[in-house]
Amino acid sequence: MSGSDLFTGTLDILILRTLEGTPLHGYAIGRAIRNGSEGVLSVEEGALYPALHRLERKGLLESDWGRTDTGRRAKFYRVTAEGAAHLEAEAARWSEFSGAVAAILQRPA
Amino acid sequence: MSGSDLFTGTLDILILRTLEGTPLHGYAIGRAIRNGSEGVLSVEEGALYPALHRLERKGLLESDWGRTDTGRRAKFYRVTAEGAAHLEAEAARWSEFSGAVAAILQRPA
DNA sequence: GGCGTATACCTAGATCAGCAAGGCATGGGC
DNA sequence: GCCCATGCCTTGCTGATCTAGGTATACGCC
Repeated sequence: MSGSDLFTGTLDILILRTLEGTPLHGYAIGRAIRNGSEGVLSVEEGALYPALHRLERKGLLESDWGRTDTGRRAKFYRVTAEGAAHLEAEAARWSEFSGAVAAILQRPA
Repeated sequence: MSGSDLFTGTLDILILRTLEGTPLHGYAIGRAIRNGSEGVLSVEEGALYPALHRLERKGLLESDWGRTDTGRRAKFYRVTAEGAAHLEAEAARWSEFSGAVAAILQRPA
């Protein structure tokens, strides 16, 4: 895993969270994650698009082709009910997990 | 990734942190991580031993065969100087990363 | 008109971490 | 004597991510 990589497994919840309440197209999702993390998290397209297809295949996302503000063709994704439930569960799991990691990393030597 | 899995990429730093200042053998490392996280993080042996070998191959760990308190044969690992430096860098990266994820997950909808 | 850049989508191939599921050996408790 | 916990290991698999490409279109600029 080189310098700026994501830690595996978080991309799905980042996507779902980003889309919650705000349908966006793929390219915009990548931008939103990058901006929302002040550049710390950068999602490669080669990870993003497969992830979107995976989430749609699992029924956690739905999509429709549409037009952006600037008139471009783009596929807009939105979170399904199942996706929202999944996000809630996974976010809780992430929270528990990252807390446990922090506990070990910060434990007094 | 099923229910209790680790998020990929954290195992190395958990191991290094656990060994910092306290040489341990593999089996005990697994126990220490499980206990130190109050059972949240459980390291499968099929992940742990390959990780130890990987870290040793990279020069981040060194090992010697010895005896446990109970007289069993066991391989004791300790962190090299390079390993300590690696841990410091990766722990900082983890901290930055998990903070960024938290920022997105907790952002008001 | 033509050109470059940002936008917007996609895929194939390779890598690599972790899991599942085994196996082997030994020491201690009953 | 027997089982369980300890302690080490490996093989095969899955699956997420990166690398590194490819395609097409809108817009600004000259």
